[in-house]
Amino acid sequence: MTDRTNGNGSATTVRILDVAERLVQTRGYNGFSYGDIATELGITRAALHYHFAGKAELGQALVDRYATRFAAALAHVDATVPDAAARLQRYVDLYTDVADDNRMCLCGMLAAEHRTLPEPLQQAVCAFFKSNTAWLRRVLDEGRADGSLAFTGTAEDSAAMVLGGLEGAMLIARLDGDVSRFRAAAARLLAGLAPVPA
Amino acid sequence: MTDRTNGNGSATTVRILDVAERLVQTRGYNGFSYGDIATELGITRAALHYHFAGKAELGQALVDRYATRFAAALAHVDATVPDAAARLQRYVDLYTDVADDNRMCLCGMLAAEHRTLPEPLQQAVCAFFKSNTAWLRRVLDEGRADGSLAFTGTAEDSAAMVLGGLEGAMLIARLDGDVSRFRAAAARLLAGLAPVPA
DNA sequence: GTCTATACAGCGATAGAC
DNA sequence: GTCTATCGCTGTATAGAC
Repeated sequence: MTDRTNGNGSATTVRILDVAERLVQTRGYNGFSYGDIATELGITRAALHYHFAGKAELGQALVDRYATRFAAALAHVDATVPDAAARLQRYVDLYTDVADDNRMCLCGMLAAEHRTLPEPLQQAVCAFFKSNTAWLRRVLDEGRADGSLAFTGTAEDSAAMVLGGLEGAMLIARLDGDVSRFRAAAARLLAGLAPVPA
Repeated sequence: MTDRTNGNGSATTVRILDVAERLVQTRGYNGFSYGDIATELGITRAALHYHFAGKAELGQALVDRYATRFAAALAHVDATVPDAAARLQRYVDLYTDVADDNRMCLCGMLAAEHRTLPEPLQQAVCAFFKSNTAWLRRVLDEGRADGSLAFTGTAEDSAAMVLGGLEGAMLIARLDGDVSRFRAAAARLLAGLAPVPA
């Protein structure tokens, strides 16, 4: 609970993560400072350094928590939704929740700033997308096998299309806070994978 | 030629724009400084302020030039390519050129950082995407009319899907410099709009 | 058109008191 | 666990010489 450079533990640590997460998702890693978090929480910058040694460690903790949550959500979908097409829809729903908040996907935002990030963060972002693509590929393959989805080419390629399509739709929908824009684009993306040609 | 706060004119001004453009596309607006440009060009930060009053004005000039070039490229496609499906392919080719450089679309990068940008820049980025969506919608409608493209729903929604799909695929392809990933995702995107169901 | 010099704010980070 | 105080660095920007 009192360990430094650790994302778990005290209520303050969690509040820091929550604020920082929102700041990264709305302004980007290079678009916020320790000062922003400190002001919002009514503490000092120095206090932040007690919970997270530096901005790099804070960023790492953010991605770790985000990836863990995402993986848990996907595991839950796997365990409760039998149909592949329905699982894919649930995946889109996860992104829709983020878009509804007018946020960008945490890792999507970090992907844009990739070149400027500390190296461990770069790898964590990469790993997030690799894991997402792997999950999508599996669901797409299963859907094609059971007939609930239809597409040509490799599942890998279609997985990249879905992932990219969702991230990009999010990126642009945020511009005028038009979430319906995201929903429409996501729906068109899924329509292209429907077994009876759209 | 000698006007301050102006993106046109001297060779130095153009070189500044070129370097700044690449920096924004790879590192983001908040990920580079006047110092980065000055170092690369072998001049001082102070000299930069002669050509562009501030970073905001430089950013504005970047988006203006980018949008103008893009509009010219689309106008050229309109004037030389009769088939709607072929025009759409040309549009994708424009994005592929950027992805090949392992860059992000200038306005896609700025879209991620949208909330942190000076207000005039925010509007310029919005305008870029509105104009892109309008062009795409027109081509999609024409393609559906002449039978070279096929899709359900509004052309507006499919335009948002294409635009978002390309921006997102770019975003993710940059992570491991895997351009083939972008090409594959873009191809799948177009496949979903082919008149004979993929 | 580019320079030196400088101002001034903000950043991430550290030391040490409480 | 949070504070004050301070460091060193970098950022944008300006004034004025050349």
